[in-house]
Amino acid sequence: MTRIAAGLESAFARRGFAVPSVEDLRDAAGVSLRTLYKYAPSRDRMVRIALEHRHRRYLDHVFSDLPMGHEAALDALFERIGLWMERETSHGCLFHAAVAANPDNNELKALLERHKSEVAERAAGATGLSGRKIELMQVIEGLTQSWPLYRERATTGARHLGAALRRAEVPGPFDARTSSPSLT
Amino acid sequence: MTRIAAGLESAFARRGFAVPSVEDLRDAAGVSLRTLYKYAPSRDRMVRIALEHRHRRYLDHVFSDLPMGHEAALDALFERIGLWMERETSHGCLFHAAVAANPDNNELKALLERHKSEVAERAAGATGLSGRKIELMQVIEGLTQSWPLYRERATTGARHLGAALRRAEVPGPFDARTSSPSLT
DNA sequence: GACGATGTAGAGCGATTGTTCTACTTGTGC
DNA sequence: GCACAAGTAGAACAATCGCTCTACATCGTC
Repeated sequence: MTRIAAGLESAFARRGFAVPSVEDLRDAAGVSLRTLYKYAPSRDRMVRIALEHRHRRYLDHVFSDLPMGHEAALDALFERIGLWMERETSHGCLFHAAVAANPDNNELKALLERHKSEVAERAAGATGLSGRKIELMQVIEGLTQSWPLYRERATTGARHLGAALRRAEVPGPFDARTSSPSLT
Repeated sequence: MTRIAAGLESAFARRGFAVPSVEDLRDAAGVSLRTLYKYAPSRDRMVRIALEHRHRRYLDHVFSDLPMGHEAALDALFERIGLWMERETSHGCLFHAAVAANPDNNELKALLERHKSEVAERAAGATGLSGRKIELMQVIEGLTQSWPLYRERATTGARHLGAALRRAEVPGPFDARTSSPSLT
């Protein structure tokens, strides 16, 4: 079952949500058409199963064993996301892609929102930026979406933005040296 | 011709790139199938024509008559993008959506890159953030992509990030208000 | 007022789609 | 050794797709 989900995920990640036919998906899942339809009774369900699988893998990859310190966690977060982009996808966020391909599918929208809000929650918690959750999430989205164009420079850029955000978070004329003084 | 392009653009924006059939697109364009195929000899071309039209409209909406001052231009930029999101689309960037729906179409990728690089160029020029073009672009992407979830708060968040970026751009206790002295 | 370019309306084409169904094989517990 | 659940391979289905084509209407220009 998770093998099926993994196959579906990689097929959609590689070829998008519009192109692959159910027979393509069957090949990617490595099972027969009948078994595929048993676990995913429609193509829509195949999409959802793939996204749920990706959601779990993404959270694992990005958030497991982050450094404890807020500053280190922030840097590591962007590093991990950059690595994810490099390894797992050549374009932007798969959840946005799924919704964009099928804008009036409400189940997909719900999946997207659940994914994003969980990422936001955990990112804010790990970096101590709970008061700037929206801005943090925007940096993450910016990194994810701009990675195909800028590659590693996107990771560096996100780190700069993250550092600037941290500095803005705890303002004051004499900041106690805590964070990064100058932009990598 | 531009009426056809406008119709195609709005059809793809409303329903995504996978769903609408050529007959749907014909209805949206308001011409006959034959005329449609005369100006757009394949469905792929219809997509490209729609994107080119959107590119022009986006640049017009976002960059025409921006305030002269760098700081005011930065704020106005985010304001305009937020307004664009509210009026023109309920989900993220249409160019990313097109590429995501059809990841191995190289013409689409080229169109996406051209669009983004022109936006980056003009945004950096108008705001005096040429030395932080990647970061600025990431804030724009973050705003665009997170708008469906956060609505107006996304605009506010982008403004915060923009302000933090400006502050980081001209460091030092007494900044002489110029532009980017350090860190190309 | 005739003419060619340009438009509309819509039937028709082969190919492909998502989904279902039949017929056969395999593994496991009693 | 046998029944039963769960698998494979792939034929078959109606529906829909992108695209082409025919037949007819409308227009501006000489």
